[in-house]
Amino acid sequence: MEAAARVIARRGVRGLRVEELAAEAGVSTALIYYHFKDRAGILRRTLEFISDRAERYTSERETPARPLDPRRELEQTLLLELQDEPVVRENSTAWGELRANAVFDPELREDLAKATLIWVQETAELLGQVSPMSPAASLAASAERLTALLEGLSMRWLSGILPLTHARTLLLEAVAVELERLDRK
Amino acid sequence: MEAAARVIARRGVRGLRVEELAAEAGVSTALIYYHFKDRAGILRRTLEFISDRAERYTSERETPARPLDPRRELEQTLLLELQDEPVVRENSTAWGELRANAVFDPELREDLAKATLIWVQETAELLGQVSPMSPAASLAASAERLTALLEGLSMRWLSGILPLTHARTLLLEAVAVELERLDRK
DNA sequence: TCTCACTGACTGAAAATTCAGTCAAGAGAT
DNA sequence: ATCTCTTGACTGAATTTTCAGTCAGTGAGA
Repeated sequence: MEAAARVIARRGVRGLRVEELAAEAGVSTALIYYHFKDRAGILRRTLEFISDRAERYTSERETPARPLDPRRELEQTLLLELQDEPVVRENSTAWGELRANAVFDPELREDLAKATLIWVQETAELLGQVSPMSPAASLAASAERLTALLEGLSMRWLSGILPLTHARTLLLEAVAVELERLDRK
Repeated sequence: MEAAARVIARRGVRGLRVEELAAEAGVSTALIYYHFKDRAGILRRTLEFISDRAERYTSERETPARPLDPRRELEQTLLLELQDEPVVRENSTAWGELRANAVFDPELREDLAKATLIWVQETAELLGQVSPMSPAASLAASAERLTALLEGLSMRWLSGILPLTHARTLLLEAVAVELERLDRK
């Protein structure tokens, strides 16, 4: 699965060749078919693996030295996706691929929609901790904007047209902008 | 080129078959190779074509019945990308493919970067007309956020996880949020 | 001896790319 | 006007390449 994540990060979902995956994992192609039904099966399981891994490492923020203040926690959670660590890059790339492929492949949409919804809800919850007086609808809208923005920035970063530090700055400002609005209402 | 844009919008960059393109254009596959070096050449030229065309039709807004007020003009320009018209859908889809592929294909990045820069600058200019007192740097940052957000929303719309009307609402609110901030500074 | 994880060599189909021409139209020359 | 000659656009039919997927085994350990 790790090899698959690496290959997808390097070539994209549609660029994944079973032979290349086998080479990356240091095994024969036949063994891949021993463990997976077919190429689609490889993809399905890999994307599951990646989203599990993403959840896991998103939750790792749960264990900082002492409870962070909510604003910082929100910021950290969002910025987690904008880091130049191999695992993060892999995950972001894979997510971007998943989204891009869902445009043409309805089969992928369900997983994508579910994962996105969860992410938006988590973000809305964090926003609610920072700005407890805000109505749920406003929190949800802010969360949708922030997560969609993050996806846009992430894509620009990964395609090399936006430096990482700049992406992070823009995101933090967006958080500030949204919070100011929430607090003012 | 138009046929290629349509096929890409329908199948994606990786899904483009030379034979299908030929059929779409109503010519033989051999003719495609008469005009283009190879499949990669088709892709390169088509993506150039798409980004040129995008620039052109964004500028067409210059001719409304009477000059719109700047705020409306900004909103209309941004909302232009979020419409359920075949041409818009085609362009947004192809554009999304271009971005997604640039992650794996450095050859595509130059065009992408140039087109993105132009778009951000145009948006910054429109923002400047709405909020003339704001410093250029703030305008640029807001423009980057709004355009990146639009890309994120567009992707969600195209992959069917966000209804169009909701995407439009979120975008308009984002414009409001950014403008409030600019005016308050 | 049996099973499990594994492999090298292969197949078939789909897709890309090339080849060997045809055809229509324009440019001189007669 | 008609007759070559040339050229660019175009095609049908191969040929070549690329891949997913299969198969007949092998060796290690229970």
